[in-house]
Amino acid sequence: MPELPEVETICRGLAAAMANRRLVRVETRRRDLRRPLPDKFAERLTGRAVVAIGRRAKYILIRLKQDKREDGEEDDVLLVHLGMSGRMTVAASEIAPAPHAAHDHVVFHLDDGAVVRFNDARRFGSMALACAAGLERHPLLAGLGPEPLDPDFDGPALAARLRGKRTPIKAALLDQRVVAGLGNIYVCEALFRAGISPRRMAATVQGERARRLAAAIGDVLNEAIAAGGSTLRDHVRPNGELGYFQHHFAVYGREGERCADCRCRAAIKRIVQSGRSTFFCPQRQR
DNA sequence: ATTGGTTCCTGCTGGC
DNA sequence: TGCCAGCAGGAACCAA
Repeated sequence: MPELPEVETICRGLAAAMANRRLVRVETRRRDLRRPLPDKFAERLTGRAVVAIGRRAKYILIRLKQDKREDGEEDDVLLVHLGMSGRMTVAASEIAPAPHAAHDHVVFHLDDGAVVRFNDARRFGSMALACAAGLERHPLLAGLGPEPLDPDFDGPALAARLRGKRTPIKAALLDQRVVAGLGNIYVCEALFRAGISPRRMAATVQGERARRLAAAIGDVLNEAIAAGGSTLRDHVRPNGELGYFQHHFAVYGREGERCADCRCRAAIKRIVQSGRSTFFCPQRQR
């Protein structure tokens, strides 16, 4: 479900609830997520304080206060990936806590009584524990491409990542090793804004085209974050509010509608690329 | 080494 | 109204 803007929105909501709070209890109601939860998962988290919430690509990074254990290891970052249907929700302290819903797989109880739930119907999500030192070298993060909202992500940086790629630009942008954090929706939207056909060979997106595409990616992501992400079916912010960027899609899910470009008005087309729907305007995108 | 296809899982929708 | 095929925001894994 969630792409970079949804994950970023969720991180901000979690930060408000979890930063500087302690985990007093961790329930693992189902361990068989995409990958099984690590051994002694709850034990390793219980009693520890949350220092900060961050994000890398589509991973939520929950930083925990240093806690040296007997064997010398310091597991101090909890990595959460939401897969397709994962949610993180926060319920403030209540006299009678709400009963757990179906698919609440991991439940964190904070020292102020708040309850943070990881809910994931499809169980494509996962959690892992990592050391803060050398976090970027963790196997789950090591191969990731640049963050598209970093100031140094620009046309030349994108062009360099695409050089020599003999795959359609759509597929290249979905590859987290090329750019981190994009998914099916925002790739479609960014390509539309940049006027680039999803079928164009990635290696030919250089120079001015790469500059336009890098700018389009940054713009669409920033606008989506400002709107709280896109709610199609699953995405909910930790506080229960919905995102509303879906109302601003130019092409995603709009097969057959007229192109938003007033000079164009061609019909939006849907094709399948590497097994996934691509929406685009065949007139405007070349 | 790349690249494309398949698979994991559940829930919802649209067509019959 | 009811049933079921097909599809969904991801990415690891496999084979060529």
